[in-house]
Amino acid sequence: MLDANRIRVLVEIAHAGSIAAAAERMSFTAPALSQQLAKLEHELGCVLVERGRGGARLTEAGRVLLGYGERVLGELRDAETAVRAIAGEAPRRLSLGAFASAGKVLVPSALAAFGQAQPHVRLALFDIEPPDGYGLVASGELDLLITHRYPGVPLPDAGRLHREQILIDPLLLVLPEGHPAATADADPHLADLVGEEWICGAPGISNRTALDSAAETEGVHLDVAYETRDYEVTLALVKAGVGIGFVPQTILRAEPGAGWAARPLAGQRPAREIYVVHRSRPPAPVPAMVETLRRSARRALD
Amino acid sequence: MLDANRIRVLVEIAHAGSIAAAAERMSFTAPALSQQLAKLEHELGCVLVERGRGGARLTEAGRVLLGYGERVLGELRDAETAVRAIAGEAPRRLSLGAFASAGKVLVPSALAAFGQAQPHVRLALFDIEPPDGYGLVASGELDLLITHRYPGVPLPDAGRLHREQILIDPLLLVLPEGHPAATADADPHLADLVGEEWICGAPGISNRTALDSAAETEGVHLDVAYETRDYEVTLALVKAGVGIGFVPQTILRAEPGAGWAARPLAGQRPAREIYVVHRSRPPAPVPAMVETLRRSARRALD
DNA sequence: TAGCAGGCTCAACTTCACCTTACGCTTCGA
DNA sequence: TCGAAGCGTAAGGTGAAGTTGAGCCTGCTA
Repeated sequence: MLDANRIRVLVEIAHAGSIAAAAERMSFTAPALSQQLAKLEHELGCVLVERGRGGARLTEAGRVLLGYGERVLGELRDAETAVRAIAGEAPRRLSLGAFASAGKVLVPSALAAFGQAQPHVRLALFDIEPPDGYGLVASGELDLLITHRYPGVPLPDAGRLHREQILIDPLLLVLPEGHPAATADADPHLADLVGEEWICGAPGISNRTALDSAAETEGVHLDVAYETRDYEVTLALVKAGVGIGFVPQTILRAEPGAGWAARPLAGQRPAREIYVVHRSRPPAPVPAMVETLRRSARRALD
Repeated sequence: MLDANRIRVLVEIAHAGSIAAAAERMSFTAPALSQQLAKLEHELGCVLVERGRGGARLTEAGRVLLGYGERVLGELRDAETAVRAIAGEAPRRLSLGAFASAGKVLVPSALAAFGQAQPHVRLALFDIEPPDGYGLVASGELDLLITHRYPGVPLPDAGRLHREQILIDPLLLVLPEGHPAATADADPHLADLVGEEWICGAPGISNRTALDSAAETEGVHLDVAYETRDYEVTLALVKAGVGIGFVPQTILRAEPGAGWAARPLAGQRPAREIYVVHRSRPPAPVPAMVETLRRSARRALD
């Protein structure tokens, strides 16, 4: 039978990106992990990790084993909390991963409400940018993940994890106050905004993919002049009149409404979908937190 | 994190029924398992196993951990075979659990066909009487389980295992040749057979539960004069004229038809349902074997 | 009531697997 | 050409795990 500790070594190496970094996280030295990994590879008769300058990357066999290994570690963690729960010991920690803008808008109110309802549970919050984080949930490093999908971006395979949509967050066009499109009678089309300087994430960032796919649908090309993935920066730039952007409605709700105007796009109604992801039989505080997040999500749009 | 080897100790103890028997199976001595189990219990702060004369029984906490532990072990096994499959190493063994009468009728033809199609796969066959065997599948000790449900007997919770019905096997009344009910124009009711001496399993055996629940439905009481769970014995006794019984149609198909007569029961049409159970992502030969069994099941009734 | 057998546990000893330290190799960038 | 980052190998100490042997409890039996 494969050794669970060696599996854990593989999982940590995969998550950390290198043997040295994984050793650091596990409070071991690099040779220890190197030896364990070598034994695992020898036992299986195949290479699991490609070593190279700048870290370690998994081979196909390594990725397959990673998937199983994450589930094994998750089951082991859940087993422990489940048994302790039977013995009357309530879980005292819940770790939550969220993307940056959820961490600023959706999560704080939920955390506050949850902290009041269950003051004995310590909350650990991690910044996880989609599409990452599924493996961390599977392996139990995270109990709950808040992730999103922008239009044009595929949703990752959830494996045996449970995924639930908690919010559809419309993407609104944000313009400087006084911009012609802000005051026009009809909602603007993308085609009306081709000459603008756009503020958006760099290529590969979800909102950029969404903007590009919306533009492609309309058959136009947009000029992204300022690249930032931070919606607060986007809004500041819009207020400064340097360009226009696409911003989720929940972000705008939390922002003082001076210096900018928001309008829906005519035709397409792009929106980002927000999901929570957790294991199928999560530890006790997770369902409560999910319910809190659902409520928080409902309030985020009203 | 819980130690997977200690979890394995618990699972083996649960399956074997005692520390000594589990030690035997694992090729360890009893004190070794005792110590590992004690450490596991100490680590979790609760008793997992009630020790007593005649073996060991799990506590509630132990049963919960058993469920998780079986999944962990199953994942570890499947991980190994999946990685080896990528490395081009085909699995060479498939272990199959089946209840006795399936082992005599349904399985042999399937095993023969499978052995011809995949001669390199060694088959290991185990006698597992329902409702047992689910844990063995989960932990990977079995790759495939053939189990059944008789009317009136609840189907166990399959957890995360995949269960598929492959056959509905009608239960027919079996009478000595020349018995009045065998030659009557209409199918007999149970009420017509109250005075008979029945041949059936002991209380608690599935077919006895089925017979009792059928009798209860009709509001009659039947007299079981001969207790045997073996349908070949049942048939021999019927041929000898000492009583009547209920036998699945597939069993009768495989039996030379002299000395007895079979008829369906009027009103109720009791049947045993036959299922295959395996893990959700089973090793490679399992789907092929399931397909072989499906075909074998279809032929068993025609 | 004593003896016995099955099953679990305790204590001392031994072994071996794992981790650490120290050193060497390779690659990339300054 | 040097240095830094990352990985591998070798040698050595330590602790955990398994074995042996003895003891305890419980239920059966003579």
